[in-house]
Amino acid sequence: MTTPRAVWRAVGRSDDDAAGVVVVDLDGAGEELARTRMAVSGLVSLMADGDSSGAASRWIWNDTRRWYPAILEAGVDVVRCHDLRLCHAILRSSELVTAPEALRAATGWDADGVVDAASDTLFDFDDSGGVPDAVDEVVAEFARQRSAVDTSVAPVRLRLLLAAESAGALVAEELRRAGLPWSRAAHHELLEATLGPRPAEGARPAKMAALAAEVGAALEDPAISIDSQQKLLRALHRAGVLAESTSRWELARYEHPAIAPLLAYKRLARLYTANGWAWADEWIDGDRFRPVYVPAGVVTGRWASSGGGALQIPRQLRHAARADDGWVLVSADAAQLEPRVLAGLAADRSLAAAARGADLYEGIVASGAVATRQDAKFAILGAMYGATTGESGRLLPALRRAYPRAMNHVDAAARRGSEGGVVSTWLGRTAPPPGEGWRESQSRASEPGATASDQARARRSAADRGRFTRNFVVQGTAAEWALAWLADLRLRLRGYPPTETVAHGSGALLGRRPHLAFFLHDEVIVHAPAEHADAVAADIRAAASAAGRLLFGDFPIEFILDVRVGRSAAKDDAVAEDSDAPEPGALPDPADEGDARAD
DNA sequence: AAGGGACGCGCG
DNA sequence: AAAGCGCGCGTCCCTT
Repeated sequence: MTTPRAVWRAVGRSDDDAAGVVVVDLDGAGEELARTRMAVSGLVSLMADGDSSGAASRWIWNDTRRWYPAILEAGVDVVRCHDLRLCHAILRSSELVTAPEALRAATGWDADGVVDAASDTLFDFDDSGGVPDAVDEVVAEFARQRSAVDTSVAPVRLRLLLAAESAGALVAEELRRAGLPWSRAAHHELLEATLGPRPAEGARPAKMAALAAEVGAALEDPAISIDSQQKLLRALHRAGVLAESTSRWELARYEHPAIAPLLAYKRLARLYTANGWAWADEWIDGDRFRPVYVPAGVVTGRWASSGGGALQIPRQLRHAARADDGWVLVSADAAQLEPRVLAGLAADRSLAAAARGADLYEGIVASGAVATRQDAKFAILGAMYGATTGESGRLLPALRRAYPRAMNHVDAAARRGSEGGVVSTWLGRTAPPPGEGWRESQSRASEPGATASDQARARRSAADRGRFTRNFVVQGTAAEWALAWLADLRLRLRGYPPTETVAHGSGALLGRRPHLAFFLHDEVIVHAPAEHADAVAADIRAAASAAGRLLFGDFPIEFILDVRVGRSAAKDDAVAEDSDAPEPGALPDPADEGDARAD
């Protein structure tokens, strides 16, 4: 008989000493084996020590955001963890959990407390808004979660989901620490070529001012307030442009000399206000862009971001993401991730067959379901988003005939949602139930005195919710695939030997190796020494295959990646290893943007 | 003066 | 040309 190996270690704050950290060793059944008090330096060296199973442990803690930044600062990265806050959120509402009562009754774990991102000291134990961190509560919550998983209807799936979610929590902090390598010079060159020189405080960039004057002249309103939708709309009406809004796609329908400069102005204004000099001053830290990632910040399980607009970096600005000297950026995005996920989710072998080639939409055309690639694309998007009208809606019957399993899956999710029910992703993340207002509006519509507008409102909100749940199962499962991809890739990259030695924030000298630098729903960017570029590209592909197998086992659905290697992360910079030439100043024609994405 | 809603637009 | 899902953020403008 051997003693059970203590591979679970709970980390929490010591009750009797605010400057202490307690590590509790648990066996596989969650029984407490030993309890050790140690200072942070001890915790860090234990984590780094593979011989005493520190590196092999799965560390359990209340909130990755609370502990991990300081551990990274000390020069150690954790291999695996269990993030109680994120896992609690999944388990308390998962349909697959049959006994959620204990979790729901546990106090404090639903707090969506904001951890001060600027504070990276481990000894800052200000509890305001955070989840509990006393070690007894950490251990108790872990026990509740294990029990909830063990008694669930699908423990294997939930364990996978919790592991992936927790790995994502580690990745989010590592990404924030590493940052995306960013060339301020390239960024400023783009801004100057597009907008003109940086204007004085309060002034418009020269090219914006010129376009505004052009619009004013064309509308015979030289003092036009071009940034005010209401005033602009009135001026347009006076000039005979009877648009209902000032949105780009609507204005584009009108023929008037003011339209072209106005649309050009809007594009420039967007760049100036969202990603101009002020944005760079605030968000570019030396030569890194460090967005704040928020794992599970979206109900579907996708990540959100807070500050910096990490989810909105315009495509032309990616030229400014620039690898360090001797390094490259390996960028990869999953082609048509959501329809491929839908094929796996619904076990639709016909759709999986269409996905076998690099282009799923061409595969659908080849199957004879629709006539053109564009038709296939709009039909699929309509199926996943719940289109009812227009070309997209018209194509759905053909899609239903060709791929009944996939279509039944999303149609059933929509039906459940519109009836007030909940739906779940493949691994068991469950959509929130409808709110009080939604239920009231539904019941009001079925009462005797209901007016026509009561009924219309209820029908509309039922349909709205149906589209939400329809999309939830696909978007949420795609987010699970992406987490599994990230988690697997992260471990592969940890396997590279550290190469060059660089000064670390703590004063230590640390090796650097290939690392994740950016993540956005279905794409990753890895920053790697140039000599490892090909190996890293292969790792990214291997991780995608592994993620597919983790979720869907032997089901024959392929996850195809578009992988590029370059100094910059721009999609048209692949293989341009030595291209330091400034980009042409002109922005791409927005009319082309709809087709710029591969999916 | 501060805050929230509407709008518009960037991303997937 | 299609307009259906999920986000964050800057601006204007109205309310408190």
